[in-house]
Order: sequence, then C-alpha cells, then structure tokens
Amino acid sequence: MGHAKAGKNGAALHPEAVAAPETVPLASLVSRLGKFSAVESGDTLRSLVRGRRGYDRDTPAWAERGDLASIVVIESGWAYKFAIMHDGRRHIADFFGPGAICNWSRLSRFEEQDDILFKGGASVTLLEPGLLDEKLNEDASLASTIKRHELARAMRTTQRIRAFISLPAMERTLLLLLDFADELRTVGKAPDWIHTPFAQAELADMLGLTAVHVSRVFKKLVDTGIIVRDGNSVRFTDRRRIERDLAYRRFFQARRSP
Amino acid sequence: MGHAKAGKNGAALHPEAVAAPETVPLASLVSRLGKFSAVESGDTLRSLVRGRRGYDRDTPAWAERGDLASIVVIESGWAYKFAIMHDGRRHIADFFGPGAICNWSRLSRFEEQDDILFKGGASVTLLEPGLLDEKLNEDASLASTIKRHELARAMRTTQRIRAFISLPAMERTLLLLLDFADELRTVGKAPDWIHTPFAQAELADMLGLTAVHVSRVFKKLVDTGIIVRDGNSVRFTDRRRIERDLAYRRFFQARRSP
DNA sequence: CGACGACTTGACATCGATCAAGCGAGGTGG
DNA sequence: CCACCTCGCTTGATCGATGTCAAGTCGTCG
Repeated sequence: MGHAKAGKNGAALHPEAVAAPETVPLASLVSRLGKFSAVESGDTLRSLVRGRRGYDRDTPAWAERGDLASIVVIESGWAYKFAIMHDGRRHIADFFGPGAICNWSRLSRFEEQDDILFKGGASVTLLEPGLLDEKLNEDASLASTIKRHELARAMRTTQRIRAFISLPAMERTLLLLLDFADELRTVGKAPDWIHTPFAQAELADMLGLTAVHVSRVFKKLVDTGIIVRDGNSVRFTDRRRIERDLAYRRFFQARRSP
Repeated sequence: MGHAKAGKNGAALHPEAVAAPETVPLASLVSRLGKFSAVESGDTLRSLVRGRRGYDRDTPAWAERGDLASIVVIESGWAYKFAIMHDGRRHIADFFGPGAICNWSRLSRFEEQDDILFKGGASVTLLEPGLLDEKLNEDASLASTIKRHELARAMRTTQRIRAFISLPAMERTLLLLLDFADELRTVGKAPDWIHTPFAQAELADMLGLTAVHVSRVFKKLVDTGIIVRDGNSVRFTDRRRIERDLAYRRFFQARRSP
C-alpha cells in the first residue's frame, strides 16, 4: 500500500479516487445507507448540503480551529482521524472511505476532539449539523437507517481495537486489511483488490507499529502466500480462510438486490 | 494487585468492598452523579430499583443467557466486561468500580454483547431498563447529568485505548493505574492508595500483555521508585509527575463542595 | 498437612524498534 | 532533456521489549 508507483498523492492516480466531482452529491453515502434500509433517503439528505470541497493533496483539518464545524461526508477518496500523543507519536484512531461520515455520530454525540486528515484526491460534501438533527427528529425511518449504519461502524471499531491491543503484528495487519475491504464493500464494491491511498507510515500509526515493521510484515505476508501485491493494492489469496482464522465479523453485508 | 495476601476473593477482605449491603441503594451512583450536577437525583433513581445482588466469589454473567437483562449498577466492589478472542485469549475491554453502570449507556445504546464478570465481594443493584428510559425522557436534568457522566467514561476509555495500542508496557500499566484512581475518585475517594481486587492475569488481559510480564513491570516500577506496593494496593510516589509525563487527562474531577 | 492459586524469578526464544544505507519513481530546476 | 532532490519503501545489523516455559515461594483453605 502506498507504494511508490502510485506517486506522492497515491489516490490521485486511481480512478475510483477522483471519479466523483461531477456526480450527484452524497451518492456514496446514499449507496451505503441502502445497505441498511430499502427506503430511498437521497432527496432528504441532499437538502442539507451546504457545500463541497476537494483536496488535491493530503490536507489536515484541525478541530480546534473550527475546520470541522460542518458535518463532513466523504464523496470519494479517504480520510482518517488522528491525534498526537504525549511522546510525539501520531495515533490514527479511525479511517473513512467513500460515503463515510467523518465527524458526526448519533451514537456518541460528544465532541471527539480529534483532527482529521483528508488524503490527496479525496472530495467531500459538507452538511449543516443543525438541519440534520432536525431532519432526523422528523424522519424516523431515516434516523433508524443512519443509526444502524453508525452501529455497524462502532462494532467494527470495537472488533479492531480488541485485535490491536491483544494480537501480534501480522494478525493486526490482516484485520486492518479486512476492515478496508469492509469499508469498500459499503459502497457496493466487493473488491478482490483492496486499494487505499494510505502510506505504510500511516498504517503503522493505525496499528501501533513502526513503518519499518509494517514493511516487513507485508513482505512476510507475500512470502507466505497470504496476500498478493500490485503497487498500491492488495489481494487476499483466500479471504474466507483469513476471515475464519481471525473470527472476523463483517458488518457491512452486500445487500440482495431489492 | 491481586497479591496472595488478599486471599482468593481479594475484595472480600477489604472494608470498602463489603461496606454497602446495608446502605441505601444506589448510594455510590448518586455520589458519582453529584460530581456532574448539583441536582439531587437519588429519589428518582431509587424508584427504578428492581433488586439487589451480592457476589461472594468471582461470577461471570453471560449476555447470551439473558443474565444482563436488567441494568446493573455496582454498589461496591468491582466488575469487568470481557470477551474471548479467536485464539482463546480473553480481552477485558472495560472495568467498573463502585457506582458504575455496567451494561447501559445512552451514548451508545446498541448491544454490547460482551459478558461481565463480577469480582468476589461485589454487590450490585438492578434497575428496570424500560423505566429508566421513561424517567430520562421526563427528567431532562437527570438525563443531562447521566449523559455527562457517560461522556466522561467514554473519553477516558478513548484515552486508554490509544495508549494500549501505541505505548510500551510500562506506560500502559501506569495509565491503567491512573484510570483505577480516576474510577475511585468518582465515589469521593481520592485515595493515595489505589486498591482494586484485580489479579495480575486480569490486568494482563486488559493491557494486552502476559501475566508474567505484568509482574515484571510492577517490579520495575517499584525498583525505580515510581510506585510503592502494599499487598493488594499501590501508591504513586509522585502522581502529578506521572500524570504530566503521560499527558493523562482526568475526567472525574473532585467537585468543590457546593 | 497437602493442595491450590497467585505471584515471582530465571533462562531462553521471538517479536518489534531503532539506526543506517540503498533503491526507484516523481517532481523540480538548470 | 538531464541532474538532482525528495519521498516512500526496502533491507540488514543490532538492541531492547515481550512471550514462553519451568521452577520455586508464599499465603489460604480444606
């Protein structure tokens, strides 16, 4: 992941990371929510749009400076939530793929004071927080859909945290890759090839490892035939088996066509 | 902690762990909430009590079997939330001291399917979930108090998770001890001596370490003069310094008397 | 007294971090 | 267009941190 072939802003060179700017806003989010409800919620949500924004290079947004006053929804590309620790290390607590809501949750409405970094090539839609709350109070079906979506994220995070605290590096890394695949599945892609624009140093800050060790873990995973790499992307040779071995629980199931 | 001197059910021998059975129910919880609001909420809460229960030895409660259908509030003693991982290891995700609500949160209302273990000597009060929701909808001030209390817990957990993923064993352990002190502070104790009934094997399952290594870490902390031990209890020689070094954030402040 | 559980300690193996060097692709400036 | 720089990744050598296995101590409980 983040291999040199993809360039400095890896995502910018990949079609799925720059496709969105001309599409209808919130397409990714609406597609995600469709996995949790048959009700079409696009029009309601689109009435809350306050603006859009694209990032051609990695761009941090600082909570303190009010950069995150609007609700941010990823249209395309990726972002992550991070914090600097007392020893100077950066910890990345969560990541966001297309359709994810970065800085709002009805489950835990308190201020997460974490900052967010938008990866180069990402584009986002901004929503009005007050209006969203209002809509959700009116529209119980939409509220319940969003709640189930948030719930799935929360449970996936719980599963990941458990692994990152207790398991060795290889299993942590595999589980993170499975989470990436899960995140991609949310927007209808059930990709063999898992692609994200994250650099190994960023993976390290998610995993609680060093970048050097992440590199070695990937090498070992390739050498033992567990994954195949092509530039920025990764493929499991037998994903089912890995999921079984790790007791991995999927939270974003592909939905039968209605 | 959990040193042999305290016996098999460590907590049972310590006065603060067996004091409650004859006191008014929910005394610990009400005392905690007093840190977040000047409003006295004892009578309202006590109207929800469905029963009480004491544990003379370590007792697991299985979510699957419906053992946790009521809301469980610790009167005295300790408990923790745990799950068994795919490799057979046990992970302990959170712990509960006197006054804590074990299996309910308004912030994240979804089912945490974790099981709970009540340490020997613990006694708990059971509340009616439906009634609590009802009360909170009626009583905005109580709802806001409880919400702030839950918020403090959530933020403390976030801080702990970060440390447990990224930091080495010694710092993890220190932070866990500070969290124990924080939990004790919630019920008005601002103890020099931090006392919990947890065994080293349990600390290990919280920290993502082995019991043997926890033992060595404690030895090193004593040898370097950072902590002093007396049987089951621990005291920091300079807590302020440790809190500063770890950038530890307290969430349960001692409240000025009103 | 004997069994047991929790903790301790030592020897050793493995995992992961650190430091340092090198490589290849892009980007930049001459 | 080429020379050079930077960035992300790789690799090797080495060190420290942590896990594993095994033996031993010390209380408690029956």
